[in-house]
Amino acid sequence: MAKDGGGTDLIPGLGDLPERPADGPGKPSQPSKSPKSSKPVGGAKGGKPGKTAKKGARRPAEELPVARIAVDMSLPHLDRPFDYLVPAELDAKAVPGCRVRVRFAGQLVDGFLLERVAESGHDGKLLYLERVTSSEPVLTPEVAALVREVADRYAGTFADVLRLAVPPRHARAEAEPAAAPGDETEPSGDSDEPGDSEDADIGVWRDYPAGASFLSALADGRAPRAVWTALPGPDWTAAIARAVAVALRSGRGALVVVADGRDVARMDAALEVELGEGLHVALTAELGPAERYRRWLAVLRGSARAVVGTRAAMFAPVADLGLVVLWDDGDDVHAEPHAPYPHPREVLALRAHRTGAAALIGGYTRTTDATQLVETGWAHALAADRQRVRTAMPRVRYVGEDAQLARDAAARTARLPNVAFEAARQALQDGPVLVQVPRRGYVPGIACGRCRTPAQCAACQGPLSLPSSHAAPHCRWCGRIAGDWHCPECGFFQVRAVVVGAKRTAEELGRAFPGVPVRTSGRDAILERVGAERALVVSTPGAEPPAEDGYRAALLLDGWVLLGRPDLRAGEEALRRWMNAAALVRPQGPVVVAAEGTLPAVQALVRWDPVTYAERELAERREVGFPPAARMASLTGTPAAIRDLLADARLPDGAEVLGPVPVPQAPGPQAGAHAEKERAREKERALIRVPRVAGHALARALKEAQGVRSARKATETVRVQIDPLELI
DNA sequence: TCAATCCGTATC
DNA sequence: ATACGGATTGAC
Repeated sequence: MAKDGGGTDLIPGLGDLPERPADGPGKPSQPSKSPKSSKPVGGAKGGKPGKTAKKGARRPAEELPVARIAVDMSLPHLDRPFDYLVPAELDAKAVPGCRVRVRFAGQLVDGFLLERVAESGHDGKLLYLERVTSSEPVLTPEVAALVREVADRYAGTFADVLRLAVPPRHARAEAEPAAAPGDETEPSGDSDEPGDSEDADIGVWRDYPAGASFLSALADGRAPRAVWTALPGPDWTAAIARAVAVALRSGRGALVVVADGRDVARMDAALEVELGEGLHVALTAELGPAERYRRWLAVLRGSARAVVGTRAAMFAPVADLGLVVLWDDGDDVHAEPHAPYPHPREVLALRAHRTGAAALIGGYTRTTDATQLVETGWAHALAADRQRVRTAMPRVRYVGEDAQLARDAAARTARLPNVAFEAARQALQDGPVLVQVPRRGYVPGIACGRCRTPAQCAACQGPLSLPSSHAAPHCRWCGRIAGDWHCPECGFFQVRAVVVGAKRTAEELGRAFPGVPVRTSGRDAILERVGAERALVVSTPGAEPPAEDGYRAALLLDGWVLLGRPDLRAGEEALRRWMNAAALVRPQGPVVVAAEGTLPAVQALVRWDPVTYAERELAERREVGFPPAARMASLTGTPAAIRDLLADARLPDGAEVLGPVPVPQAPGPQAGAHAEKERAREKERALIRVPRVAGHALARALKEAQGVRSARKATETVRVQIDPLELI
């Protein structure tokens, strides 16, 4: 329909994603493609039902007596299904996907029944299932296949990924009648707007030239994939909700993953507007186990067709998945902290790929990773045109180092550059002003007042800090007072605060703007939102509350701290944090960032052009062979363990081992006497780098080597992480 | 030559 | 963890 039809349509066969199973689009494949035992095996004498049933005279079920079980064991060398006999009396209960209990290596362990088959490929004797914990088929074929794929992709085990994918059972919630969020509403969807006509209102998507074609492909049951650069402002939830509604109207389900509980709540509200009640659920960690399981079951049982949640929701068993959405994929809270550390961007991409679902990866900014998806042709770029961006973006100015130092001399108490002070003063006359401060806390660290070399303890190299503005600096590790500090680089003897936290900034701002209420939002006290009345809202990155009608201005303080982090992604991440804050400012509103205007990230902010920035950044990474242009794995463990693992691993061609180097372990305050002994046990980290195409081979090699080690019962484990977030 | 024991390996 | 098989050892 839309003239730009090809704009967002699916492009098959891309980059380094694994081949689709040969079945048609949209059909989840069976989980039966397990490595070994797919061959029928003729002489399965031992596996045949026989007279082995002595105790209790157990007999195998008549039909499909063999159950393939994924046992809950995370040992890499045992990461495959095991066959058991289904006793006749459990025949009806032992359904594919259900939880079971089996005897494994002498002990009772939990497991999931993957499938029932006629014969086993195993030619030893089979044990019987001990019991069926519950007949609820909690592991769907689609999710089982996804879990296997994710485990392989991340060199992890099926069991580990399964723990992330299927929540713990809650018997009472399971016993409740399948009610939960309403069954009453029918497909619906047209709550306020007529939705079905060919020229349906595409809502806020009309801001995007390719928006109409994305939605119509979705409506047609196809699988468009887009990396979406959202306009600044609050409309992103409405946009996603509309896409979800379209997916539902095409008869399919939808899954939305966002960074935190606040975004879940916002997204949930937008879905409510779009879908009414009863068709969607929110899944977050904050719900108790019972409610969490209840909602998850509503998804499994199909009464909820759309899901919004934080990272764990990426595995939600949405039936007939038609759309996956990830918002703000650069936010590091997306990173799963449990082994094997799968990332939602990757998991959702795999999932979209496997099920033939559409994918929408969006944010105000563009990660290099998402850019990679565009450049390999897996997804299309979806953005507003330049003119529309200009009407929506804030007016950004920067204040560089020189201006800041001048300000320091002039007004030491107010930490504001003059430009920022003026912008705030004016804006405060009729509304709220956002102030972003890099980290919370009260003077976390100090540095040389002239050259900014971080100040370290002479005795233990720990970071120095200033407990109060009058006291001498002291070491945060060993407590030693460093009254005679001087800079090892330039000899200067005065220190300055490296990061002034939100709390102190709030105090200072209160003094600078008497009579204006100052509110703070930070990790342990996050404001949900603020009104339209005048206020200074001091926030750490990621905790910024939206303001009614938008902020009148924003100040992004201490930008050089974000940019100065010793991290490959420092620039990308600084830009993301700035834009996420600045996107809360009204169109054309003033934003002042305290950073050098010559820096690419600052220029990208001023021009509101994250795409070009990300493209250039990716090109540079490609040049030097860093992620996401290359694939990396990190190995963390004792030097000996790492050496062993590397010796066992048959790394793919072109693999490059960097390090190992000692990992800076946060030493406790009582370093010193113990330090010597700890040193021997100290962990190291090695990085392995391979060309992107070898990513799969790298994961396989590491998994295999881990398997060899675990089979040998190596005690010292090595933590393997594919695509580690922290690199340098 | 056989049985008790040790060690390594698989775990349906 | 425990169970099993094959190798090893020691007494006859």
